[in-house]
Amino acid sequence: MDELDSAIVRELQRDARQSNRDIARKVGVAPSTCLERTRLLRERGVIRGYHADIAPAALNRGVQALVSVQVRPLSRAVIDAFKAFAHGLPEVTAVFVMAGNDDFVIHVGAQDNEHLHAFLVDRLSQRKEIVGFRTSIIFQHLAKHDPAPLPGT
Amino acid sequence: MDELDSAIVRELQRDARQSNRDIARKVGVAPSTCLERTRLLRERGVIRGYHADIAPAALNRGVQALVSVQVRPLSRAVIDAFKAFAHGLPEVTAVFVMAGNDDFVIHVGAQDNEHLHAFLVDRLSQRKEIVGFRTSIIFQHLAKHDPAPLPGT
DNA sequence: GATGTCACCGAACGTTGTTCGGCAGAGCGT
DNA sequence: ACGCTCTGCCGAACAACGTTCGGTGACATC
Repeated sequence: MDELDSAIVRELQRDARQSNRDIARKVGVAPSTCLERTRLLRERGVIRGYHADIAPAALNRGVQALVSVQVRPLSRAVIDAFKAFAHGLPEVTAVFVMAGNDDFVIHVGAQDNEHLHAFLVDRLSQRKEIVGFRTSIIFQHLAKHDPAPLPGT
Repeated sequence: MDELDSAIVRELQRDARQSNRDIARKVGVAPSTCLERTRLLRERGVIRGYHADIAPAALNRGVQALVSVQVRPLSRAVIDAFKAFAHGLPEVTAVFVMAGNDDFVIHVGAQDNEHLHAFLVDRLSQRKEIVGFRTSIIFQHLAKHDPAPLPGT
């Protein structure tokens, strides 16, 4: 993970669909070198994938929420089961397994408030391991798609 | 946003770096048609960008947390200012503006617990508009990078 | 039934991805 | 110092690709 790798990663974070030649030119190496570096970054698991960022409304997810969930008992079996359940629901776009008051925070998207409510009542609250959950509507979601590497120690 | 558009979007969510010809073959149209559709999806704002998904540890973000923040007064000026402030911090990877008890939830990544603590104490708690915040460590973060479109009404 | 419109196709051309042989420099043991 | 190996990089070559453009068929309108 030297300076060249970082520069390639930065470019791919910024725009994952630009050509290898463009990236090579920007970071100052030959296309073949850049391609090999990219392949290695992928192989080493530094690059986990390339994904299009889609407007939520286009996927019928105009309303988004964060749902904090507490489950009991706090056994591995229950936690893993709920995690898999939540991740499998189509409305769920992310599952956070947490330390602290809440055991999970799940990021949910639905067409409108009505569908969100239906999801909470019909899907989520059916699970018997849930002892409580709290839903907060998201007004805005500023995501940083190209987070810079933090300085090491 | 017909069936063909959805299929193209699905492929680009799954792997944004596959060739236009591959996508065209998978969705069953000519490459030129696929390219034109993709261009229009981009132009209409359905596709917002293409980004590489990078392992947090490679960016010195081995420890992640969600921080719930309350600010006062709840004026537009204060909200916008804090939002811009939070989004500008390098440790912050996402800012959620919320309805409910918390005004913001910010997604933070740091090298380790010590750096996370330093961030909270030195950066966040400096802001005078903050009247309280609560930090929860993230154990796991299962993200769905290819959320399916939800059925419309 | 003639006309206009629209989405799609397929061919063509310049550009790109990908592979491979070779070269230069670093590190190392003698 | 010398030769050796290893590693990372380069540049050329060929197959594959992106991108443009004229043409074609389907469909709606009048």
